[in-house]
Amino acid sequence: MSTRTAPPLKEMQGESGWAQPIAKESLADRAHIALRSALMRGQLKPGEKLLLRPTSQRFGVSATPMREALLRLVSVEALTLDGRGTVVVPTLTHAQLQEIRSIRLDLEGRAAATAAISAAPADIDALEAIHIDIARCHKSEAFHEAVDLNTQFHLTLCRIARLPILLDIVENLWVRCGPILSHLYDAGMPDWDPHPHLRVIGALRDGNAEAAREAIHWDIQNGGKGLDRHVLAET
Amino acid sequence: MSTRTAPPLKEMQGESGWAQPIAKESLADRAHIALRSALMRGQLKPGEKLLLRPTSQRFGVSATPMREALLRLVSVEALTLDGRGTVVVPTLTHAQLQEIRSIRLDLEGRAAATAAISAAPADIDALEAIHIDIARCHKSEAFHEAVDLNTQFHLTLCRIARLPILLDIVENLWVRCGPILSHLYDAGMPDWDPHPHLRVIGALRDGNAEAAREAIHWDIQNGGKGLDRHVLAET
DNA sequence: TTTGTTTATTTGTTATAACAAATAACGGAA
DNA sequence: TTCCGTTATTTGTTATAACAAATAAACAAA
Repeated sequence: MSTRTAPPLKEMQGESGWAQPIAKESLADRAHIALRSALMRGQLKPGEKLLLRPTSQRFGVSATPMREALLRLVSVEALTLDGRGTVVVPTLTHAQLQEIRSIRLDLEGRAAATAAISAAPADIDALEAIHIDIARCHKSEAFHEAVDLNTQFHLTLCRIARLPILLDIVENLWVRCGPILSHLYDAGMPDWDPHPHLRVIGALRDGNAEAAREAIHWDIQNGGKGLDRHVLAET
Repeated sequence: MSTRTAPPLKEMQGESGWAQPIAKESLADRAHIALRSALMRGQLKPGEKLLLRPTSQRFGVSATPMREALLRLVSVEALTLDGRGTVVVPTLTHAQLQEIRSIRLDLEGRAAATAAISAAPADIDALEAIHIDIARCHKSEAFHEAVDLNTQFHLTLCRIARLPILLDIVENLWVRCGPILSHLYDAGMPDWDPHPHLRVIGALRDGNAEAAREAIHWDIQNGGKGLDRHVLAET
């Protein structure tokens, strides 16, 4: 599978640092990563079926590792099974989307507050770099890339907070939203001025936890409003 | 797998209600459920290895469905893989335990607040029934059962809130804590008077969202302190 | 006793085949 | 044409076997 615990190796033999533990990827790993990334980047559309044998052929592997990869995504609800057992890209209901946003409010809020306290300047610079990229893509109307970078902004914020379990949960929430995230840009992205991301970055620089939490709250609540219309329209 | 979407069936053919969609459990399903429940009830000890072929024999199934069940737990981090790929019951570090508690603070807090607004009287009664059971087990020193019921109390609270995604996340967090939850009672459970659960129930009856949130916060923060000592001692 | 080497066993990984159930394709009767 | 029954195909599920790598066991040498 993907995350294998590094072998103990007893204190890394003296001067640690070199000698990374060899991580051999299984075929199931590669398929899983490829699928997950495709999902997060909105390359799979809701309702799309992923039949076992056809998809395993597209990946050039046999059924066993492909099934494992698919089922792994199913077990975190990033994919679903229909009545037959066929893997299908899920369609988010309005209630689900709203619940996900609520949870993100809590968890990304905590991440922002934590990051404000512990973030190194380099971390904040990296975050700012992502936002600058977003602004650039926005200006050049590369909306697809802008949406992708926006995801990265939020996940990077969680990474900076060094809360790995929280990061994992939030990542999965973003994966689940991936298939409908494209509606963000075909619904026309508003360009805030000043952009809420800048308030997040500012709060991080100030070390102001509560301001950071409020800023990311504002971003989450307003940034996703374009999705509501679209999801509501489908039901 | 476990959660298969019910077939559409077009409005359930007139007078709906009867005719539940047939849910056929696969072997992997059964193994998954059995393993997960064993995990949550603390029947597997941290560090314990779950070798593929031996465990599949214990379950009386072949390697394929057993592997699927194990890997499903791995993908939600309820189990881990060592460097070789062997499934092993994870050992929680102090940092992990603390992070899980933080997340539970956020999510169970939201669940409590939501439940306070929307809970039906019958829901609250069911919650109270669980707590009465806890008190009974506590009095008769059936600590193992008390710990199990305490888990049910928290999960039932989330269920009452009708936030299925949140419930799913919180459930997984409890599964991850399962293997060390037994330390709660062998460390000697304190008996609060009045028990924080009663404050939760009271707040629900009052429809007081913030009071409910604070009450469950207090319970989470103080209820798990017995674990800290134990987990810290191991590292 | 300890160390190093070789062999045997166990382990995860993957591919494949057999099975059952569901869908699709087809063909004949109204 | 439309409908219904039959056949063929496709689908998920499970078991099994072959492979490679890692561990354990056995044994020889120091």
